[in-house]
Amino acid sequence: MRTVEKALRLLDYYDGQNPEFGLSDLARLSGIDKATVLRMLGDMAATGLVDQDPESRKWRLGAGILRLARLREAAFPVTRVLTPILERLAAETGETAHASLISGRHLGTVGIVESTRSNRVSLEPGQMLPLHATASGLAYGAFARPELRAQLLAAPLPAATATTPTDPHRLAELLDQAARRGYAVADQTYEDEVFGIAMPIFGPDGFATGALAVATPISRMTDTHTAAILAALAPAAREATLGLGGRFPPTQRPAAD
Amino acid sequence: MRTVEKALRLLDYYDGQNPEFGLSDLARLSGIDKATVLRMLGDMAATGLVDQDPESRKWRLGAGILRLARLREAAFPVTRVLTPILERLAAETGETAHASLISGRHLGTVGIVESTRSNRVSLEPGQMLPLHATASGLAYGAFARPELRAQLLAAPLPAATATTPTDPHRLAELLDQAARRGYAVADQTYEDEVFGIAMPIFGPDGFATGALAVATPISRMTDTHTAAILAALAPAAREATLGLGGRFPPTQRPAAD
DNA sequence: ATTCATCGGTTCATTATTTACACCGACGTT
DNA sequence: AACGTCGGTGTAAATAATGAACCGATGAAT
Repeated sequence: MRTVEKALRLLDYYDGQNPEFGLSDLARLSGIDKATVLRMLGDMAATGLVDQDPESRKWRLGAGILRLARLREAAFPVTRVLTPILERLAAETGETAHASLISGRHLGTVGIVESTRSNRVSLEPGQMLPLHATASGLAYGAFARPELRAQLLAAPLPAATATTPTDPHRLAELLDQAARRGYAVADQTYEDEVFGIAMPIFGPDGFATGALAVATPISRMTDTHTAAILAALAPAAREATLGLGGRFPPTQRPAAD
Repeated sequence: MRTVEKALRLLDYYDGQNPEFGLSDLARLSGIDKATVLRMLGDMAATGLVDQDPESRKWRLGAGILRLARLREAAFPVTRVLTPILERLAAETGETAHASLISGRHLGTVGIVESTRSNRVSLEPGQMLPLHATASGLAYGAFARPELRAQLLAAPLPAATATTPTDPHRLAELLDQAARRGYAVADQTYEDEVFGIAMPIFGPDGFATGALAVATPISRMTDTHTAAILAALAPAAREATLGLGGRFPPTQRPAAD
């Protein structure tokens, strides 16, 4: 496989729970030889993408990322646009709202605003969301470039919970349903007790680039609550698309207001 | 040379002025074959580090960076700590203040607060600062891990302006001076008309991890102004070090307050 | 105390991946 | 119509990645 991609995939293991890894940890997780991992980490450290704690010798995300993030935000102010939208969405629904953008083969969470209720869904910052097992992923997949659908259905569909769709036919149904409705739901397909509702965020080409989602504890789900969430989600997703310079595909063009 | 590093160095060409590149641009800049660059970009796109505008086919920084930046900030809140310090420093000095952290072989700018005066130094967000030609670089180099000094003196020292130190002996003098004084100055060594004053930000190991700097138009430089800037810079740099969990080396321990 | 496992890291022969060159069609200028 | 440039592809040659064995250090278990 391509070395550069393998090296960068090492970064996928980092999340809010695991901000640093030892050399052997990463070798074990990735299945790559230690010597190779070490060289990859060395290369990434040389460009500031990771750095090594001189004491514990563990490898962390590096300062170079901040520089890149600043540039990305300057050229394309995603966070600045999404944050207020998420805050409003969380306030209106009383539930945790989050936004994610496509990042390789997964959706990368780029913004989270948690519900203020004590019983709420809590999400890891920076989590990678699988496309087949989350409402965000389905909403994205249903409106992504057509090639993606085939790739998605052909790829392995690991089960995260008992209700994760692992059968390609089932997944195809869910994608079709999301495409028809304009939104996707996920009933505990990724985390037990969590129900997700998501709508796509469209890019300038009229295909999805990410998703905006509301996650609620399963205990609170009722039809009226779902309806309320959708009522708040639709304008928020629309605003997110417009705020990021996206355009709606003809089939999904919302009513002008 | 190592492929991973070469691939990641492509990202160094991005800055505030150049938020996107065509395939051939990057091949030309890097001196790498187009085919190779394309594969590298493909690998980086697969992990979300870059993405390609589907229309113009140009390559931009990707959404995956935001995820990583969030994680980095969560584990190690650099920006949150530095921003208020920079704001205060800019207000007190009336000049542009910026902070940078080591990122591979350069300092990566991670925060800038510009002076409010109309005649001010204006900096590119995300700029990469060479160690030998900037006050920040000298301040960093004078207090970095000892190995760095030899590397720095051995590396090529490209001239950015007429007064850039290009002679290793001269650079060694400047580093010694900075080490003695605890701060570094740069009189138009990187940009004409710009005078920089910088102090190191120390990491947990007592070596520099970055620098805090004030940049002023040469026309405004006087001894009293320099003294005023230093008076504001010293506590700011101290605060930055402490705020990032750093520790001072014995020789640089500031007086307790 | 001694063993044992695991850690981070290095070395080196083998091999598989990267590389560069030529080439492609498409687009814009001259 | 000729030319230059663009993004991208195929291929043979060669370079760079690879992984097993090994090292010293550290820490836990016996």
